[in-house]
Formats: sequence, structure tokens, C-alpha cells
Amino acid sequence: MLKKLTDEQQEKLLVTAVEEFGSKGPERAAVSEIARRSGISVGVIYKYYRNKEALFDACLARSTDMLKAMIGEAVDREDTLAEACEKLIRTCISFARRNPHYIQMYHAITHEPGEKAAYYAETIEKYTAMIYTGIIRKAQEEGAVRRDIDPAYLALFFDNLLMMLHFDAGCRYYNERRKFYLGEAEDDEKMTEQLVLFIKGAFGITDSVSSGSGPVAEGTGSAQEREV
Amino acid sequence: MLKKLTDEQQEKLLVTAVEEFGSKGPERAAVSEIARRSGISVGVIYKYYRNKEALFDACLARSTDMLKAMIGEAVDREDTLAEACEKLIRTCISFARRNPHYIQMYHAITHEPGEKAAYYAETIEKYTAMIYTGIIRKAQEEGAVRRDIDPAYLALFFDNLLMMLHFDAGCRYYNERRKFYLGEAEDDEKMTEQLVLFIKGAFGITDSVSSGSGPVAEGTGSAQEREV
Amino acid sequence: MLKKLTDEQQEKLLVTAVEEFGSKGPERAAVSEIARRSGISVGVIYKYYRNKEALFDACLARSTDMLKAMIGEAVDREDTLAEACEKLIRTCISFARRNPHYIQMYHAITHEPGEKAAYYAETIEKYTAMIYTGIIRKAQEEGAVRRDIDPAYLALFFDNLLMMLHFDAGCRYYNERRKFYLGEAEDDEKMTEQLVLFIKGAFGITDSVSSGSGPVAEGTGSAQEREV
Amino acid sequence: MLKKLTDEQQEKLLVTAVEEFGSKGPERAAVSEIARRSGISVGVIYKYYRNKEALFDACLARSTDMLKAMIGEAVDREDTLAEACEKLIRTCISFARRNPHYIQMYHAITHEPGEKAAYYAETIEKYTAMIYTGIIRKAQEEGAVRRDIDPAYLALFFDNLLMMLHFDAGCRYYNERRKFYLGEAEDDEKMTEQLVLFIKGAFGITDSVSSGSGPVAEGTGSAQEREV
DNA sequence: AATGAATGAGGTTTCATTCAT
DNA sequence: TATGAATGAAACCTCATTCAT
Repeated sequence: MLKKLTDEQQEKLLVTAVEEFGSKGPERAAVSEIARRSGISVGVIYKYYRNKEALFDACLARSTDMLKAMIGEAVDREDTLAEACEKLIRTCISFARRNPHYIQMYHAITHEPGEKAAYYAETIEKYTAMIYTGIIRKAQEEGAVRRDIDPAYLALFFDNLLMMLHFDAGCRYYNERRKFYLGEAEDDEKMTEQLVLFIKGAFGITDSVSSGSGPVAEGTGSAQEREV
Repeated sequence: MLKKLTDEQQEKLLVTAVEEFGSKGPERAAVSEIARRSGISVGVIYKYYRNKEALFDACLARSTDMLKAMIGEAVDREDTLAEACEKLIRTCISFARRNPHYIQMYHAITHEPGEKAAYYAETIEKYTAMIYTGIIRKAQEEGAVRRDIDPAYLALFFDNLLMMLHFDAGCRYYNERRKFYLGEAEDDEKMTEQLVLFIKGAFGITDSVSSGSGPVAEGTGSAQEREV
Repeated sequence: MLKKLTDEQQEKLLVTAVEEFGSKGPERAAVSEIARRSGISVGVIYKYYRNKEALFDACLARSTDMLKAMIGEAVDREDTLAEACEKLIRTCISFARRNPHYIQMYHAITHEPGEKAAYYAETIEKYTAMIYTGIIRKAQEEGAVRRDIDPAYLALFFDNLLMMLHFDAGCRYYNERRKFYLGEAEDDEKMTEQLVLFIKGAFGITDSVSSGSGPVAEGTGSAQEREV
Repeated sequence: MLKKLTDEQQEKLLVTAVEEFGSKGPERAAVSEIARRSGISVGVIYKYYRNKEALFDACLARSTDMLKAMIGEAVDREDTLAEACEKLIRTCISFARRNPHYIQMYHAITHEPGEKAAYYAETIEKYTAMIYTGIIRKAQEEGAVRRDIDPAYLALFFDNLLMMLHFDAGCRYYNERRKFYLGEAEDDEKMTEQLVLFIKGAFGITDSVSSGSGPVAEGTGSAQEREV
């Protein structure tokens, strides 16, 4: 019998679909175009995926799996929060540079106005919320981070900055927007460094884990140690 | 442009179109539905706007004008940066709550993958970049804000947080996402307060503008040494 | 504005659709072909009819309305059953000759294997069942028709013969089939005459309304009066 | 024809195909589903049958063979026509109850609008026409049946009633239709009895074959004078 | 000029048929 | 040879855009 789609072909299909969905959005992406570009027939797509939406969901799952894997690898329970932040920032930028289409998929779901928004959000945000909130709470308990901000909010703001970092690197609009702030040049190293400073300030992080006193004092006192 | 449509009718058309584009997305919004709901015939819409995209662009211009006006009103050259931050945050949340469709329009353009991205970005980001960078640079010069971060980056990160604030309040996906971090309840006041704390920390701002000792003075004093 | 489809065009559409559905069946008939042949666009069909099925149902309603009208006109409460039979037979044949596509529509619904069968049947059979059963029951009460057969069964058998008469005249297969029984020639007059004889015999009809005795006796006794 | 499929497998294939074609109609029946349900691969089906239509034709041949066998068994040259009628009616109902799919196949061919109609009709109607006309002509010659109706017409009307009997028992639409005449209950015995009475009346048959007086003798005696 | 019905290209999806293994 | 996955034509249906009135 005819060999099933090789893993390579299935890979090609998903990669192509991610590119189409990511770059055009779920509505404008055409199944027939995905078929044409991936070199397989329309029919076979519908053998593997019930309909266009199922194909999109598979692309999404793939994208969010990659994102989660990326984040999972970047996070090491042994790291200080400062280390974790810097690693995450570096990893996010690097991932987005190498995989802009996954970032575009991620952005595509944020555009969902309907009922699927909750389902989409769950595929990735539940995970990041848990991870980041956990790390931050622990750091607060250890006194490494200011305590006058709810860890949930800290995690949200932190993820907000990481999402934007992703979009800056992976989405056309954000890339154009960045230029109005930073000019034409793309200096990922400087971006990393500056964002680390920004976030450490926001978190009230001291690189050395000072013992001791109340959160506010630490939070502000630690500003001196933010020196680069 | 033809002048048979009264200003009121044009207003109605744009408001309706913004609602449709915002709530359904640019693809799912139907010109005929906009015509029906606005009480203006399809033919007239096409007299005023070359095609659906031109109508969308007009909606976008309107949305970004509203955003710019909102920001312009919130910014007062006499304010301290801390005051400006808090005012902007409050205004953003309030605006997004009252005008979710404008925020959705704003989000829609961030999804633009093609050449129009630069044009879209220019309609709003150029303005915010200029405003925020100006304020921050001035604050740095006055010693009110840390100087070890480039004002352009500070402005970008600040705007990142404000954009996400908008989307949280106006877009379905971000709203669902927020729940994974903060739970079901929506407490705009707490959000404001927490984000103000976060940003102040990031900016190295202290509330007291008093001279003399204490963390603020130290914080700003050291900022000068951090000079880039 | 563009004039709505004229009555003439709507008529053309339905006539064409009846032809397509009747000759090809609901599955093989193509909306695009109906559009092409009726000289109107696909889009306008979907303006007038929600989907293909709704168009089919409209064709069916038209066909069954015609059939019902035809039957209604043929039935006259003043007629004897014998007169009614002959009139109905003549009318059926004549109708089927002039409107084969309506007969084909009628036949098409008899082919429905699914849940719609009951709905389809109701559109026409409920009416004929009521009419025929009523007429026959009345004739039985008057002693003009044998009473040893339930009027409902008499009506069913009678309608069976009329349906087949329709199909003989309107459907290709039945027409071919008829040739195996009757040869190539089509003699509607003879068909009428022979079927009238057949049915009168089956009904035990006496043209003169004899008074009196039991149904069985009448039924067989009347055979003498069946003379042509 | 290839011979790798065992007879049993071929049987299974045809039985399954008849079920699919019969229950879903020729259009809605899917070759892949027939393959799946019969446990025979699609490829093999296409080795044995040029295309879907050829498979359908094979199913049809099988169905009409079954019908012919059924009729052949029911007909006994020694029977009186009255006996033959009753036997045929009983057999038809019983066959249709046990083999609805064959009846549905039979009905399916009546829907054929094209050139194949003649071919289809030949596969079954030629046979029944010959059988019924023969029996009836013989009965007329023997004086057992009225002679004022052409035996060919008598045979056609008789077969019309039998076809409808088949469809009543085997096809959804006709089953629904029957309810409008006879109500929900299905009483095959009463149907048989009533139809026998109806047909005997139509044929001018009397049960007693005794010579002498009484309605029967009159009935047949007069038949001779009705000579066409 | 304004209307909104008509147009028809283009999208999704199915399934008869083919053919590489 | 038998398999059943792959193919791709063709069907339904939508909606941006046009244009007769």
C-alpha cells in the first residue's frame, strides 16, 4: 500500500501550516495553499485533521509545546530569580528569533474574539502562570524579592514583558513598533541587559541574598546593588 | 470625499464598524452587517471607502486617535513621572473598560503580517514612543529616574506594560489569560496600585521628592554613577 | 437599486430546479448547474433559499401543490365514484404528460431513506389519503361500493394505482417497464379505459346505485353490470 | 474476473454493498464504507468492479435475481389465479420484510433517469411481465378471469400493486405514507386479505370453481361476452 | 445619488478512484 | 497481489464588490 505520510512529510505539513496560520491568521490561511506549499494533497490533510480548525489546533499545540519546552529548559530550580530572569529573557529572544512562526501562532490566538479564547489561553498561560508565580513566591519567601507586590501580579507583569519580548522578535508589527522606540538596529544583547535591569528593579532583586529586614526596605535598599 | 452623509451618519458608521471589526475580527466582520446595523447602505459605504480594508483603516485611524487623545490628556508636563505613571495606568484601564472595541482594533493591527505593519505602527507608536521617551529622559535628567537604563528602552518597556494593560481589559484572550494569574475577580484598583509599585521599582522611582537621606536619594544619587 | 428577481425569473429558477432535482435526484443535482441553466447566479439562489435542501423543499412544495390542485380539481363531490375514478385517472395521466418533472420530484422524495421521509410523505400523502378515503367511505355508505374491504385499504390500493400511473407517465424507468407489459405504443386512452374497468371491478362499483342488500352480494352481483 | 476473493468474501461484499446502497441510497453510500464493513480493501473492490456504478449494478443484479427467484418459487402452474395471487402477495410481503435492502435497491433503479433505465427495467420487469401476463392470459382462456381487460394491462396493474406492496414494506417513504392511510399499526395479514379481495374483484375472480349458478358462474359467464 | 440585490471568485470539505509499496 | 493512503475534481456556500434602477 501507499506509504503513510513520512514523519518528514507530516513535519513539513505542520511547519507549513504553522507558517501559514502564523503569518496570515487562522481566517486568511487557506488549506489549499498549505497543501500546495507542503507538497501534499488537500485530501490527506483532511485524513489527518478533521477540519481546518483541527489543523490549526494541532499547529497551536505544537507551538505551545515548543514554548513550554523552551521555558521549562530555561527554568532551573537552583537558579536565583535574577539568574532565572536573565536566562528566560535570553531564551525567549533566541527562541523567537529562531522560531518566529511559533510566536506568530501564539499571537494569532491572542486575537481570538470568541469562545475559543479561554481554551487557547489554557494551552499555554496556565503553564506559565504556574511556573512564574511559583518561582516568584519562593523568591519572596526567601527574601530575594520585594513582598509588597502580590506574587501573582509580579508573575503577570513579568510574563507581560516576556510576551512582548516574543512579539517584538517574532511579529512584524511589534518589530516595526520597536523601531520607533529604539531605532533600526536590533541589538538583542542590549535588549537582554536592559530588560534584566528593568525587571530586577521592578522585583526589587538583590543579587546577593541579603538576610533580614522587611520587604519594602529591601526593595528600595537593593537599588544600590542594581549597579551593572 | 462625498458629503451627502451627515457627520452623525459617518459617526454612526464608524462606531458600528469599530464594534464589528473589534468584536469579530477584521475577517469575520461583514460589510453588509455593518451597513445593516449602521442604517447606511452598502453602496454608500463603498462610495466613502474604496473597499473593506479602507473602512478598516478608517476605523483604525479613529481608534488610534482616541488612544492618542486619551494619552495626551493623561500626560501633564507638570507631573512627576510617578504621578504620570499612575495617571496613565488609571486612564488606560478606564479607557479600555469603556472602549473595548478600540482596544480590539488596536490589537487587530498588531496582527498585521505584511507591509502595512509599518504604516499601522506609525499611526500610534511613533506618538507614544515620543511622548514616553521624552518624559522619561527628562525625569532621568532631573535625577528622578535611574540612569543605567537607556530612556528609549525604559519607554519601550513601560509602553509594553501599558499595551498589555489595554489588552487585558479589552481583549478576550488576555482577559482569559489574566484569570490564570489572578483568578476570576477583576480588581482594577488593585491592578493599578500593584502596577504602579512595579513600575516605580523598575524606574527606580521613590515617592518622596524630598531631598536628603533615605532610599530615594540614594537610589537617584547612585543613578548618576550608573550613567550609560 | 437592482430589481429583485422578477416573478418570471423566480419561476424560471424553480422550474429549472424542479427539472434538475427531478431528473437527477436531490444528490446529483448541482446548485451551480441550476444557476447556470436558469440564468441567475449562485449567490442569488442562496439569497432566496437558505441552502440546497431548502431549494429542494421549495421545489417539492411546488410539485405537491400542483398535484394537490390537480387532484382537487378532478374531485367533485357530486360525481359518482365511478365518475370520480375516471376523471382522476384521466387527469393524472394528462398531468403527468404535461408535467413530468413534478412527477419526478414526487418520485425523488419516495427515494428518501432518512428521517425526512415522514415530512416528505406528509406534504402530499396526508392530503390524498384524506380525500380518497372520504370519497370511498361515502360511496360505501351509499351502497355504491363493496363493503367487505376497509375504506382505508381501498383508498391505499387506489392511490397505489394512481401513483404508478403517474410514474408510468413521468419517470423513465417506469416508462421502460411499461413497454415490457404493453409494448412500445403509448395509448393513454386505452390505459384510462382499462384501468377504469380494473378499478371498478376492484371496488365492486355498479354505475347505477342499486338499493339494498349486503356488501358481498352486491360486490359479486354487480359484476354483471360492469359490462362495457 | 479475478478469483482470489473466496465466494464467501464476494458474498459478504455484495451483501454489505446492498445494505449500504439500499439504506443510504446510491449517492450517499460510500465505497470506502462498504470496504470497511465488508472487510475487503477498496483496491480489491476496484479489481472486481470497474467503478462504483459497476458495483451498484452487481448489487442490482443480485437483488433482481433474488426477486425473480422469490417470484418463481411463488408461482406454480397448477395454482388457480386466485391461489397464485394470494401466494404472491404473501411472498412479496414476507420477502420485503426479510430483505428490505433488496427492495430498496429495486426502488433505487426506478429512480434512474438516464439511458440505463431500459437496461435496469429489463433485468426484472421483462421477467415479471412475461410471468404475470402468461398466467393471466391462461386464466382468461380458462374463463377464470374477466376478458374485457387486455391481459397485458391486467398484468401491469397487478404488478403495480405488487411493486407498491414491496415498497410499502421495504422503503421508508412508502412506510410513512402507509401510515396516513392505515394508521401506525402494521398488520401484514390484514393487508394480504384485503389486497386479495381487491385484486379478485378487479380480476373478476370468484373463489368457488364450481360450475352452476351463483354470482361466480355469472361473473365468469358474463366475462365471455365482454370479450375485447 | 443612493440603494441593496445580484454577482461570482474563492474557500472548505468529500469521496471515487488511483497507485506506490 | 492486495492494501488503503493519497489524490484532486467537484460540490456547497459566503461575502466583498458591483451596478441597474
